[in-house]
Amino acid sequence: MFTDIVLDIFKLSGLLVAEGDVLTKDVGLSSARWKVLGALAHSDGSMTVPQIAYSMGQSRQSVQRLTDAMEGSGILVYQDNPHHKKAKLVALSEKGKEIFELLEQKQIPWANLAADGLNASDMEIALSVLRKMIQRFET
Amino acid sequence: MFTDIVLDIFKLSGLLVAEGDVLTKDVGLSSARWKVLGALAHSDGSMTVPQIAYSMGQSRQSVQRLTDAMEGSGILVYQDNPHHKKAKLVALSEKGKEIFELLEQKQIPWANLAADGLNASDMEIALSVLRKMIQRFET
DNA sequence: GTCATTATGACAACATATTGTCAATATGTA
DNA sequence: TACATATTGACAATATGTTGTCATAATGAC
Repeated sequence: MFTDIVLDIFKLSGLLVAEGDVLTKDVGLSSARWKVLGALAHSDGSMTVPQIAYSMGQSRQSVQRLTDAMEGSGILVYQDNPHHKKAKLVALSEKGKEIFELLEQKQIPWANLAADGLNASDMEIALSVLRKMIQRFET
Repeated sequence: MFTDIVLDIFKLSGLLVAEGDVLTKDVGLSSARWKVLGALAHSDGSMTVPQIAYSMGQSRQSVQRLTDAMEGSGILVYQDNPHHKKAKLVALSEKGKEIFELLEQKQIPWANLAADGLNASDMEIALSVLRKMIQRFET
């Protein structure tokens, strides 16, 4: 059963990336870049690249490339980090905040539609299982 | 909450790919290629490339490239499809079967360790939620 | 303070995945 | 059958992600 869950996570991940790409197309983003915005919004505003990568379960290099591109297009800004000379803090620009809020407005009805018919307590249980699995594989 | 589930699925997918890459390294495979073997094993032995792609929630072109590479390394074989002149049937070669069984032997203890401490009925509920989400996004 | 170890950004090579296009093959409908 | 439509493989461009290496900065042990 655990293996079935793993396979379904792979499959869902692919399907959800496709969904996210559609939702973000209008604003010139992608699922991958949206996830970076989400990670930053989930934190207290700014994180270093390695912190974002850890929170996303990805390599720091892949996130670095995304943030560099998004900084180049004015969605993110690099801020000096008082605690570290090399590791800049990544934060949303004004433009980034606007785009993120736009996406949230599109995402809410999408999530409601997608979650329709799913039992809330079942979803809570599913979430707790996913969280435990993440803990198990996080370094 | 639905959004949290989505973000955790993305994160877990990344972590699980890394796990799979470690497990498959010895036999010269990768998570991506292992998933193709798994899809074939789950079916009745042979499927066309588009069928595999659909079952994996991915584009047929990405799967085509994987199967071409795996056919080249002797893990898969293309068989004539009596129902279709262009769309060959993809099947595991003897070598592919051996490797897949090897991987299963490595995967079983891994899954048991990873699932340790997870409540079985919770896992069933989680699986049902994932299945419903897949149905929602499958074309 | 010194020195070994670790963390970080830059860069590159490669694997994986999506999208798009085109020609050949199927399929469904009149 | 004939024809419009859909499916499929081949090919290419691009985005995403991992791994590896190197130089610089930070950290911890002494």
